[in-house]
Amino acid sequence: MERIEEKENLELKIVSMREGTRGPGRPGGEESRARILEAAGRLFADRGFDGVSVREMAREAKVNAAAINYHFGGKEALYHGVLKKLIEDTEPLFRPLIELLRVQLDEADGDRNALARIAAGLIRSLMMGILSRRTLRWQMPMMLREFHHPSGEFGMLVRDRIDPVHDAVAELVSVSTGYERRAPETLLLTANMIAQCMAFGATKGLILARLNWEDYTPEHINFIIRTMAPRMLAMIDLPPADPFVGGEA
Amino acid sequence: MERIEEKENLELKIVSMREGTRGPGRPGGEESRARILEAAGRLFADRGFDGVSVREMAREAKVNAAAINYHFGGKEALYHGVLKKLIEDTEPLFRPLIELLRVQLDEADGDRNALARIAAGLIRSLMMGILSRRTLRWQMPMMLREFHHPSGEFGMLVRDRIDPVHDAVAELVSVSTGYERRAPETLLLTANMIAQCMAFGATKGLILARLNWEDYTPEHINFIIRTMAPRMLAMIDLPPADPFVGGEA
DNA sequence: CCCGATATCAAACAATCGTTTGATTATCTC
DNA sequence: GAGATAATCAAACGATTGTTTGATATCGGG
Repeated sequence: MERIEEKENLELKIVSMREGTRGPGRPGGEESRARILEAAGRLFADRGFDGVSVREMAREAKVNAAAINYHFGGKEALYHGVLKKLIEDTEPLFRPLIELLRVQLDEADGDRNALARIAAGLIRSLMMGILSRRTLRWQMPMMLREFHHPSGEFGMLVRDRIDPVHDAVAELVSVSTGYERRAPETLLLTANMIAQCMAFGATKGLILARLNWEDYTPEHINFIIRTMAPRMLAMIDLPPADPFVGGEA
Repeated sequence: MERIEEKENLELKIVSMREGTRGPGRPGGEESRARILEAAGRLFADRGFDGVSVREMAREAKVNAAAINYHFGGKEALYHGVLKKLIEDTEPLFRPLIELLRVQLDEADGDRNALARIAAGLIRSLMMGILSRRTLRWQMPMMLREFHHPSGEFGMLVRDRIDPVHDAVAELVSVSTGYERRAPETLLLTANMIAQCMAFGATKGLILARLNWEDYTPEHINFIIRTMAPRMLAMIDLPPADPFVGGEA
């Protein structure tokens, strides 16, 4: 009960007391909270909300099962916390991407070859971030899971994480195709471009089975990008981006 | 009291199911089996294996919970049965599609305009089958679920249902792009083409949120196809298919 | 040193899970 | 009509679910 109220006043507490030092009492709470979030994120992403038990997450986080209800207030609230952490964790990946895209679009000033280079770079960055396991381990699978099976928290995810990315990419799509920025064609094409970047992560099992691959290696990821990027450019009426994503350099 | 009511119900049941009697013993087993498969498919597709309980499926199918273990042998075996039924149910949709594609490809004989018309028709058929709820209610969401979260039965699904479709589409992609039929580029592009057809079904929640739509209407579906199809043709080096999927007919 | 606050844990909670059992009902064949 | 067979159901099984409780441990400030 008290936990929930404190959650609402979290910002006030952080402001009012120095970073790292908490009130009196037994220490270690923040570390446990972090371990729970990490384990829960990993397991939720892998098996979904119903696929994991509170006890298993507690075991993985090396805490007592009751600690989850103590720190979060319940399984659903923990899921909410995991999604909030996901949004924070993906900030360093997406924010620079968005800002760079905005700057580049401004500099390009309609030059189609420049637009092609920008789009190619964006596609590469997105696919790398999505397909490479080293950048974000469970966050990307978790986002994909929410995409395909939206939970009650899907709205928050769309508003805080997806909308900004889509809006930025929509700008590129609009300039490239000539559609109005808010035209349904623009939104549809934008969603499709991003979906294509994610598709090879989302349908990984199928790709591995069809291509007879063991797992995605860096070479495989590069091959996917090299093969797909020029054709994705063609989808939004852009010429091939010669220096960046060539055919057979 | 209870006895009388029960008797009335039983007599009604007896009257209403008077067909398909085979062998000695109490009849109605086949009908119950079918009801269980329908309810289980619908619920599994919607909430996943762990998201549904045996008792809920039994309630939806109007049978006792023990009937599921009687007819299938357990929850996992029921899931297997649902996937087997899915493969059968989708046969009438995919087999004609595959055979028509083979014949058309033979007739086209490399003519790129003909290839474009074939591809456009294929894309339309696939998207219609995937997006329109009237054709297959739970089978498509179920397939999408297996795509994104493969279960132990995923191998069977790939072998019996996905492989044939992919092989046929790969033929089209190969002829259109010039890649070898078994080249990784062909397989990748094929998977991507099909994934794009499914994407608007798989990420429906996101699309509705971004486009500010209530739900997919026939007009929406047509708009998606009209917008996406020509650009998907461009991805595999085909010209726009004038008479079929025009810009603004 | 003690007190309030924070954190952790073992134990128990009621509810639900998938499955099994045993009895009963309904239909066939002989 | 008797026996065999197939189907259905209520009840109960043990295990596991998410959550609560009460006791205990560990800190900072008085």
